[in-house]
Amino acid sequence: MRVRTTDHVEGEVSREMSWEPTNVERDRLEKLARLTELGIEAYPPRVERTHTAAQAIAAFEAVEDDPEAAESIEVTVCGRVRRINIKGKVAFWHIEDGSGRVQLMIRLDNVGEATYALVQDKLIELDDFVQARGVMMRTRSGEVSVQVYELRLLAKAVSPLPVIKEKVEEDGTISRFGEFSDKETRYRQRYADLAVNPDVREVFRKRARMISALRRFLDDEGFLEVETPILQPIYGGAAARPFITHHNQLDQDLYLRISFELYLKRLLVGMYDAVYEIGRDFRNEGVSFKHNPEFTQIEFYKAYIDYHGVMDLTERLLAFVVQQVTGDTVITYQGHRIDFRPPWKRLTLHEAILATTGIDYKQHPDAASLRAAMRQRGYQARDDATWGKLVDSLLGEVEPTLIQPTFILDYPRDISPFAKMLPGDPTHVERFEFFIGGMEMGNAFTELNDPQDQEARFLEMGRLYAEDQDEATPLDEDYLRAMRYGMPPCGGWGMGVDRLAMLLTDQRSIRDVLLFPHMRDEEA
RNA sequence: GGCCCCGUAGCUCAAUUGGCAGAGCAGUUGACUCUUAAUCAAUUGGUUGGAGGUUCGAGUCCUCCCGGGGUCACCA
Repeated sequence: MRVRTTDHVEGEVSREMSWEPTNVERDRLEKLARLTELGIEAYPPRVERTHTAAQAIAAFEAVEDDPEAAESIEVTVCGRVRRINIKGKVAFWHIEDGSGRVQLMIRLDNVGEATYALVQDKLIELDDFVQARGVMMRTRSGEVSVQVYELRLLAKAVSPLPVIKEKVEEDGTISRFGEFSDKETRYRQRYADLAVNPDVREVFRKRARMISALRRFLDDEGFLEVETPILQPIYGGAAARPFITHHNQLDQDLYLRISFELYLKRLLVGMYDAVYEIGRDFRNEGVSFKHNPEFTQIEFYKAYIDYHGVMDLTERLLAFVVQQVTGDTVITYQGHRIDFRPPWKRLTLHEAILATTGIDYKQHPDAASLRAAMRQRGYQARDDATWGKLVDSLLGEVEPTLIQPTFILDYPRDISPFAKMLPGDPTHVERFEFFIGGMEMGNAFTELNDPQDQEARFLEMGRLYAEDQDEATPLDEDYLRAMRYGMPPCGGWGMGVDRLAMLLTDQRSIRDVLLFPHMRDEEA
């Protein structure tokens, strides 16, 4: 009994649609109509499953030496059809679920003519989801398979996934024939990317393990995980342009947060000794291989430690996370062997810049002098940059050279409005950034807890950035009010979670560790 | 935002100095009851990202636009 194309399906296909199907999609829609005509539900609500693909294979292999026991392993498996080989009156399929793949051997004699017609005529085809009941067996050529007695369609795929064929080599490695590599389509249709590229799925599993390990470490260290507002009446804690939004009913402009800093420190006033938050920050700036408009940040604040204590925590935290995710404290990133074992290299910003650029910025204590020195050595220096900004741009020359985990410490005061002054040096503060793989990973300081000094810094920043209103650091009066109640001495720390994910998964672009990276509108 | 590169079938890619838009995979039809990148035979499929221009003739050259990648600027 064969199911053949009939005329009446035309009406089904030509009904009003919001999209333009390709020829292959038209073909699949016709098959969908024919299934409906046969009384077969293409999207049934109920499913049965006794084994994952991996469990079915394991259950068989465990008892394979005993023929009677092996024949009695009955399973119902579900998954997406990934390979079809119809060989006359027997068909071999591979179906895939979250655990992996298992082969189905579907024989006309075992499933009956009606079901086999669906297989032979490919009314059920590549990329559809199916449920199969049968007994486990090993084929003559050696593959553990399900000898199928019942086959059901679970979900019809109207659009075909990109075609990638796989071959398992003798040594167990997998060769792929065909690929889905167009970056734009992969990012825009991440679901298709994940469906056909298992290594992409693995990247995001690693990312999840990484975030889980970050939490575990901080929880075990006695930190309290908290959540603070994303919609904020005043943004702050970093120098970045914010996204602005509006609450209609309250008629109130709000900003999407650019950091968690100021809210987390309020909590230390409230007598939590140690808090952290993992969440999304939003910065209205350019996108690049290491910048996305929204990105995941982790920050912690701990009372009764200074930035030396924070460096110690950083080394232990990162070594732990890398160990948890990869099983080792050494990773390979873009061909570089990177070792996270403490202690990491520590050098002052002044030393680092002097060593890389030959510029001793302490010999140039004002913007004009430093700018001249930079230009003399061939570095760009903007006319409108402050002295602190110029120093920071020199750090940009150092950054790519910092492959091994490195702390760079003691930053200019005027680009660090929330850090405590370095004793004996009013021009510098107790702040460090740490770098790995040539990227800035995070930022930390001995937190400023003197409300009058903090107020002065806010006012100073307002003056320094007056010309660039976009980046002005607004004065947060409520934050100052909190600080006036008394804030314990504390160390604070923040890290770009996406960038750590890049390191641990050896990805060169932040877009490859974001499931749905930001893209422009698809159509004008 | 500046500069450079790219955009051809569902996917991956060809197309000579500007000269008939092609291949593999998938799809369709047929053969095959232990295959596995199955194989064999036949076959469908295109507004070459979009709009203009040059030319007898444009995938190819020019201009603009859209999208992507890279890089610089920006990003405490």
